[in-house]
Amino acid sequence: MEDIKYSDKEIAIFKGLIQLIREGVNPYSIKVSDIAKAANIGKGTIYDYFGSKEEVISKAIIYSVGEEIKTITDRIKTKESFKDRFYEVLDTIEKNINDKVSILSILVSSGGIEKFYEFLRDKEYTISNFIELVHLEIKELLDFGRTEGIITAKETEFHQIMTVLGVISSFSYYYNNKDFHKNISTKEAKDTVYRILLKSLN
Amino acid sequence: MEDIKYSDKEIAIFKGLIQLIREGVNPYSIKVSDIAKAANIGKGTIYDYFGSKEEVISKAIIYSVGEEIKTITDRIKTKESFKDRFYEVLDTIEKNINDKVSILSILVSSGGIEKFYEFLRDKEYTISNFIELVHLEIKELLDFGRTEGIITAKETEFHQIMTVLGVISSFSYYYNNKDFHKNISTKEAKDTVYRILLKSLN
Amino acid sequence: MEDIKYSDKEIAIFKGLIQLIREGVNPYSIKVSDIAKAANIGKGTIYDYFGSKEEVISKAIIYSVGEEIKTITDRIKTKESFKDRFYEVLDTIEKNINDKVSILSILVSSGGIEKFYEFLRDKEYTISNFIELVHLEIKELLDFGRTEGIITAKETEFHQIMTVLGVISSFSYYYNNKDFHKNISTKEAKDTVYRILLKSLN
Amino acid sequence: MEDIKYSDKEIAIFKGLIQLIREGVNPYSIKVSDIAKAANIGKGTIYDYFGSKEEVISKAIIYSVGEEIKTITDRIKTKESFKDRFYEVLDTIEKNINDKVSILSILVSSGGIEKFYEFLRDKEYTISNFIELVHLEIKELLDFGRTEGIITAKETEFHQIMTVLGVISSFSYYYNNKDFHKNISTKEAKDTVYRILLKSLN
DNA sequence: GATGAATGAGTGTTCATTCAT
DNA sequence: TATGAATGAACACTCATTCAT
Repeated sequence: MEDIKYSDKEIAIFKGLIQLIREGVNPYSIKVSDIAKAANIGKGTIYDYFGSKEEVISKAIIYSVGEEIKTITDRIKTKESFKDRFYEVLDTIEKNINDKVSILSILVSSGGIEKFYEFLRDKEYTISNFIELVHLEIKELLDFGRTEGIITAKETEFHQIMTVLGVISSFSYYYNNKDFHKNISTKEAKDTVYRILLKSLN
Repeated sequence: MEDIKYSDKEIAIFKGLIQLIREGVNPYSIKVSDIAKAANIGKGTIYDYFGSKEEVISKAIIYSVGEEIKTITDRIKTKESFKDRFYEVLDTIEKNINDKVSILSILVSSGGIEKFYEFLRDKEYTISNFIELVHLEIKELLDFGRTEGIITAKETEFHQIMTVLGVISSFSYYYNNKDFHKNISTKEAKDTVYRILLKSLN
Repeated sequence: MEDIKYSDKEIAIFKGLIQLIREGVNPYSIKVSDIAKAANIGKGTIYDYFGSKEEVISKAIIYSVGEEIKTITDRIKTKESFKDRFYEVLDTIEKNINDKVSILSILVSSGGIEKFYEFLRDKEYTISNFIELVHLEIKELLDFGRTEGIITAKETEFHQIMTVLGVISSFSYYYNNKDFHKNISTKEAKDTVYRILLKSLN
Repeated sequence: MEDIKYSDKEIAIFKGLIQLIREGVNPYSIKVSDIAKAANIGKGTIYDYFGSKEEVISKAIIYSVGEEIKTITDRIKTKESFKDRFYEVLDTIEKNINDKVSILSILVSSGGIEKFYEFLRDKEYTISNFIELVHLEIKELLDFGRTEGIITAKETEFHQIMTVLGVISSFSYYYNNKDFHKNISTKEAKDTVYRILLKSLN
């Protein structure tokens, strides 16, 4: 996955747009004038840097997800134990769950995002690269757990990865539908998925 | 969850529209004329039954998901063992994974669908009801497993539900990203998530 | 030259547009909304009948020139002598000289009109057909003169056609630049070019 | 007709623009950035010398036509006989016929050019001056013919001018529509119009 | 002087919605 | 009841013009 370099202006446009989406605006109803306003620039300037509205939004999503992965990776690295690292992931989900431009949304969207943003189907801007990155991170996390002696069973790598992705998904599902689990605190939910994780890996 | 009754014409409109989406058309680019054409009726007729394009699409999604749940429920009921029932769920996912109007897409979309179809936020058309239905189904499945003696551990109900949702999610993730798991057959993936399920529930 | 059939609505659009151009509006500054207003219809309706603004204007020009040729032909036919017919042509030029959509403008524009309306370069809408029609008319006029015994010399057909086109052009030049010929009345100009015509053809 | 003096930069802008038009670009689709690129200067520089795009194009046309007249006049002067001079005019038309900025296009466009470039209607930039110049040239040509004894008849000056303009027009018409006169060579066409000229003037 | 990045007014085109038939 | 022709509000995109450097 190569890092595409963007100019300051392009990044400013991305940031304004991402902000808009974070605020809950339906990405499909965003107007070019909204993007311009959010970035505090003229409408025409957008077209000096991008070929179409579609392109701005697509690239902004890619950019945002890339940034988010960097952030998560960095944050995880500050933790010293397998458990702390895993909880750090859950914490991050908790913070970003409402963020429609989050890596999580991308991962769990069942390939849906490409359906909506046809631009993302192009090789150059593919989100497939992110899947790979996430895989690498999960593998590193698992190595950490094995080194620590927390993961002992000789399950296949695939089994382990599926377990991690599964518990992450179910936690985010919980968080998205808290109303159905009013008697379960977030702390309990985290502990529960961690318990599932350990049982599956041992 | 009350069952809303639709007229034949309304259902015809839904079916044409759902068909369109299943064919891969970006729901956001569907025009009223497309819906009319797909349903083989005049454009104006749509407005005799619905108040807006938004409403047609939203209700069609609700309708489609409801139908899908009925189908899955019926199919599961034909199986006699816990394992067969669980595998039936995986089989269904396999068949519907590319279906953007599937219950799975709704469940895992992290609340995304409402972001896109504001209409779905209205109480009357809420998809929350489906979450409840799915919960009930999962509970029934778990009862089945306990009765059969396959689930023995005294984990909390929440733990069990989270496990089931987690493995379903990870399987659908696998299926969506098969390219990253070329050496894993679908059969192996199913066996793997079933193994995770058993380990977590025992 | 086949006659393209247009619907009433299309013709209404043409007429409004032609009217606009006749009023002196620069065709290149005409807006779709102007065309719609002139035809007393909604802007969108234009696009139900034509694919683009360019197409409307191009087809309107073709239509208008075709109609004009029909009119001139009919008017000429009402005259019984060679001289009367020729003067009828001059009279028509006099009336249409300010008309930017006139056949004359097309003929003398040195192929310019296609430069401006790229659409007119397409075979289907070519104005070449008109050149042919005009040729036929000129030939008929010359036959008439010969029958009458007014044209006696055995000049080539090409010589005769060039003469007719030449005097028509010079008369229209005169009429366009009357300011340079303040002492020459239109009657005198007509008589002069008729005299040139006779000298060249005899 | 006074000669307007232009700076080197202004002339460079004119030349680039004229070149563009000669290459067949629709004058109405030329962008300021195109003009700047063609002149190899910055876009802003154009506005240091002209008030608007309209002004650049209008003045460039005026300039170009003026230059062309100078060229023709000079070339004609190199010829010693009436016939040679007249044929020189035809030769020039032959060379410039495809040139949309040519004096010929202006003269025969039935006042059309002003319709398109409103700026040209202003007194200061009027093309009327050119009409006068052309008249003078034609008169000089006619004097030459009389002196030589080739023009003998006592036709009015108006008759003579109309004749010259007529044959020039018909020749340019021939050249523009060569496809309709495939069996007539350019040489024959020239001879034909010269013959018409002589018949009318004698 | 010269530039070109930035602007936003302006316009072609689309399409949800209406309503006469 | 059903239709689809007609509409015009809405919006993506362009490009003449400006102005800070």
